[in-house]
Amino acid sequence: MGPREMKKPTLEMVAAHAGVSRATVSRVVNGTPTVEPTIASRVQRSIDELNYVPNRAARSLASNRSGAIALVVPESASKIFTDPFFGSVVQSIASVMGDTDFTLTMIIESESTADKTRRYLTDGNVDGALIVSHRTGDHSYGELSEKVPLVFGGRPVEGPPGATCVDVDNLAAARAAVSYLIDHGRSRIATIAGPQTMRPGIDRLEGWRAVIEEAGLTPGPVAYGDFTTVSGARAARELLASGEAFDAVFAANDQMALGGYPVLREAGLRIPDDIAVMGFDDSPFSETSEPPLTTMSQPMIELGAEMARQLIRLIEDRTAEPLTVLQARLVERGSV
Amino acid sequence: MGPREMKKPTLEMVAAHAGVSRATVSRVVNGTPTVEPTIASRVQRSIDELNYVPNRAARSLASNRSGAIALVVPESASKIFTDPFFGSVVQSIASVMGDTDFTLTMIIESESTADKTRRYLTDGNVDGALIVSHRTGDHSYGELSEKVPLVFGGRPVEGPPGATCVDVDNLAAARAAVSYLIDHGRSRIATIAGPQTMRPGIDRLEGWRAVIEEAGLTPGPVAYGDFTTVSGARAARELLASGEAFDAVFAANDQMALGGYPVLREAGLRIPDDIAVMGFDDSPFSETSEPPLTTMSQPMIELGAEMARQLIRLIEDRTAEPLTVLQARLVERGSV
DNA sequence: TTGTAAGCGTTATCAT
DNA sequence: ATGATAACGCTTACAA
Repeated sequence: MGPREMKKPTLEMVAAHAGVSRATVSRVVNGTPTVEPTIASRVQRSIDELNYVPNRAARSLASNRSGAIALVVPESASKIFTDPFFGSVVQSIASVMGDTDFTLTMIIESESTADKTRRYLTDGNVDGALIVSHRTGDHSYGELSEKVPLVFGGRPVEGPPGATCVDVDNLAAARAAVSYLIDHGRSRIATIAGPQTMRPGIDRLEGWRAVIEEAGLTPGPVAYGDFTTVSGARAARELLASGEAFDAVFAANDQMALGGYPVLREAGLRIPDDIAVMGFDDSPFSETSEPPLTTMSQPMIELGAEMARQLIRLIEDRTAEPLTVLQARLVERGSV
Repeated sequence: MGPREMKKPTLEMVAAHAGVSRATVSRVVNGTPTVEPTIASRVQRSIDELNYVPNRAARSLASNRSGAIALVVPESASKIFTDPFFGSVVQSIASVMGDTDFTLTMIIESESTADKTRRYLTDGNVDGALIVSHRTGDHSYGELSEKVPLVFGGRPVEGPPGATCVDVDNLAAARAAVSYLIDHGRSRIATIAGPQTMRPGIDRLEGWRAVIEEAGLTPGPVAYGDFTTVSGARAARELLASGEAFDAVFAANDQMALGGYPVLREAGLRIPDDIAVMGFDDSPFSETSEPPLTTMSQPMIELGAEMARQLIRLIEDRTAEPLTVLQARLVERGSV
């Protein structure tokens, strides 16, 4: 601190200090290439010396750009709470944004605030938005895509036509999972599927079916759950009750797979000796279970980063990949 | 959409429409009480009719307030990822903010961006900030408290003197946990403590010690972990190896408690018959373990909400409780 | 290449 | 109680 209490420096003060016009300082600050290097560096020196930082509000008002990006996540209290998926994606996004000049505004959307959110997004408060969603076919944002740059991701889905999406290839991942089971000598593979109202649920079941068919195997029984542990247990019981034989079960997520553990064991089946269990998500639970669960790991960090990148491209270049598909990775542990 | 493409309405347009000055419209928008009801309602009608929404940037520039609040969370990739604690708190904060006119700006802080963050906070980009931290004694924000309203929370700690903090009463929670063990007939209680560099680690150990002392019991052995599952397993082995007898173990968090499960079992001890196990945190893991873990649940939603409330008070009234302490709740499950 | 000057949409200070 | 009228700090045609 100098002896005098110095006010926050403005662009004007920098201009004076450097002996140029405000316009020139503005150009330097914004990296306009048409500034003579000599002058540019002189201005830069003044900026550093005065410790100048542009005023966001003023800049935004004058340029009609906010410098902000919204991150919209569904409320689903339990989801964010329980789901490391969101946490990772959000963190990744925040991390990427931290390296840019954009500010990340977080919006938790509940049904009651849907309208408010839409307004917020279209009223020019942000330069673009990232929608990370669980629900499928949520076209409520469809029209928005035309008014403000939007990138859908997370576990999206039927992005509105024309929208930009980043998604994990659930179909391929499910195929890889089931193929792995087959490669490890299993031939009657049952599945605990997810809700068929959600894309991941649909795709993972489809992948299971496709691989089995292509391998010429007889499909094992199918039971449905809602991605919760208890629903997994229930589904496992249904599988057992079906009377059909099976030597492996592919669950659409780890929680359901793990929910099945105790009921399988109670039925006298040893994992993986008598029955192989394959999960999906690589949740924290999968590491500490007994036995540790072999599962498909989704590239969540990559997902978030890619979403951020696409949105920035969309904002700055008005262009982006309509669809980016990321591949999951198989994590071998002890349940197969 | 009307036939004419209508531009986004400005305060000026509303003024014209209502036949008053811009100043008056501004007053109505901001709820200034000195406006004649007749006029106020006329203006309000115009606002509704034109669908007017104030421009944040302009407002911010003119008022020198940003209408934004920063949420600063430590990077610790794994932390946010694994830790439902953060997720809940963050969600709760976002939820409360959603009901105000404040915007929530999320900042993930890594060591390399510490300076950038501090600058961001002090450069008038936000009206205040919420610091949710794991580390103890992080006084790097201490000075900041004088330049911008700050509220510390999460699992904070030694908030810089004079700062506003919201915390969970770990000491009381630990006491409650151990008392419960005693009430359920246990008399030799061991503990798997957390790092003594972190406030929660310190307080939970202290609570354990205090209750045992007051009850006139002989303390069981103590082992230390770092809040991870593996460290819990290791600590459990140490406890067993100590040769000291014990019929219960109080772990400073669920993960460590659960890490101890298998080693206790391998030692031929049944839970809770031979040994009671008490966790802390009420993590998702605690529900699905075998047996389900009895644990202390922290009021994370309340924590986030309270942080948000205090910060808003601080911003709007320049006043807030220096320290708000929230109580944890015991969740009875099957391990005691 | 650089400077001039007119906004950008509010708020806030004075008068009235 | 309401209305002029300066700011607020920056961007951006348009001139030079």
